[in-house]
Amino acid sequence: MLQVQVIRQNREEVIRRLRVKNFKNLELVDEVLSLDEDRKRLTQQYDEGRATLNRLSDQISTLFKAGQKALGEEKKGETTTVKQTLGEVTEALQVAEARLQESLVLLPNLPHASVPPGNTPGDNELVRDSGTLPVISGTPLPHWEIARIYQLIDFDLGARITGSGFPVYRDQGARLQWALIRFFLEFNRSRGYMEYMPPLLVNPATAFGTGQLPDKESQMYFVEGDQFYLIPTAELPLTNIYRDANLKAEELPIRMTAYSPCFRREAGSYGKDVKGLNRLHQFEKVEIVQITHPDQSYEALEGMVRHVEELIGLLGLPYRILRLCGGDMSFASALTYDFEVWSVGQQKWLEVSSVSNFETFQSNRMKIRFRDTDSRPRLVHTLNGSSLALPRIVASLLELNQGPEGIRIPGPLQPFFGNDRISPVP
RNA sequence: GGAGAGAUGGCUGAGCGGUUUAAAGCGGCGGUCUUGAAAACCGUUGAGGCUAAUAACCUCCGGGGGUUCGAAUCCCUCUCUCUCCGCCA
Repeated sequence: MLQVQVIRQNREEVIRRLRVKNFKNLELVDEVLSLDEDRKRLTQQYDEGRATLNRLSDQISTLFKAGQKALGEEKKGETTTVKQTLGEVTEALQVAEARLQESLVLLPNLPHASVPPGNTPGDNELVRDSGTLPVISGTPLPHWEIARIYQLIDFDLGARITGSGFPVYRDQGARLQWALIRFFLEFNRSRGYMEYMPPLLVNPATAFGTGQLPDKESQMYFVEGDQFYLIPTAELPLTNIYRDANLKAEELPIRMTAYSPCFRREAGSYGKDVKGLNRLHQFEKVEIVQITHPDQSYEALEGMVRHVEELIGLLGLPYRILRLCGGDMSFASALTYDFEVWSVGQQKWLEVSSVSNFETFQSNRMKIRFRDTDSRPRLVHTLNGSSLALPRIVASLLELNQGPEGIRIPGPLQPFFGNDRISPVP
């Protein structure tokens, strides 16, 4: 959520930036400013009414204590009109505040100055890649074939138990999941991230805090009876750990990591996009979150990009890093880097991580503040990234490392998997 | 699921219709003293709105609503915590 004060002071700049993000409803900016004027005007009227009423109450109190009952009763009469006006003003003020809020939450975050313009994935900017793409002798199989032959993942069984997009991992396939999860967590921990195991269902306030509500409501599974959302990412519970917090500057930065299953309805997806592990309704992911001083968030973002890059490098996967264009960025983000790994079996890039700086967009909603020396509390910056999402890593890994002797497991992962290869089923 | 008790400032905790503009203690910050520190003493110390303002005014005692001239205090409701019963990995 943008801060009204920022919009008021930088109206032109705000509109210019929203254009970069391909935001169409630009009239909303002036609407917000006008609604804020209403709010200020009504607030002033409300304050004056309250002040009058407070004075009268004091006078009545004094009169009754002095035993002047008749005069006291007379004063009471005077409050009637004040109260009536105050009641009307209060109602109007509440409406004005609600309207302002409703409009304000519809404005996406402003993109950072380095965000390239554009509207499609083709407009994303290549930051760097791992070099020449590997060539596999023979015809490399796609991961769903490998998963079938080695009996690692059963998509049909999952479809019968739940529905499409809910695969069942079996034996070496299941163990590979846990090996990757533990490997990712240990790597994150070694770089100062505190490990958490958070709730997988969250309430609306939490989903609002990180920006999924109201923007992404239809993408989340909802538990009707208890009004809970199944988390689409551990970002929600992790970042909300610090909701309403008043931090000290020396407590920053805060680094957190957690593994969680992620649940996404993915309404509107179809065709080869959802083949195999490419797009699932339930998948495993390890997330990293940082809460930083506003002056240090971009440094932190670059650090997170290097962190994820190193992790993918340890798995030996071909990758590239993209800076997302304005139109391809998420609602809440100010700057996002996407990581893609190469699928040699499908001959295409697969997104495995998205690393973003949200600046104060989330912290303004969650009221995460910190106090610098002798200043008033200020909003922190929040960042997060995948480190990493499993399915497409598994897809790339299986396809790249297939061979006659089985699937080779990258060295750094072997201690977690307990073997140097996935063996053929006897 | 049933019955009861509770939720107050960074923490502990008093207040249970009107000098509460929220006591007191702890913690934090500043000062006196000291070579320095500790102790002691003195002062200061929540958030938000409006604002040029660290001025005035207004709001906030878990959330929401109500009664009253006036609510932390009374009533309703929701959420959460604790105790007991039931159920249960």
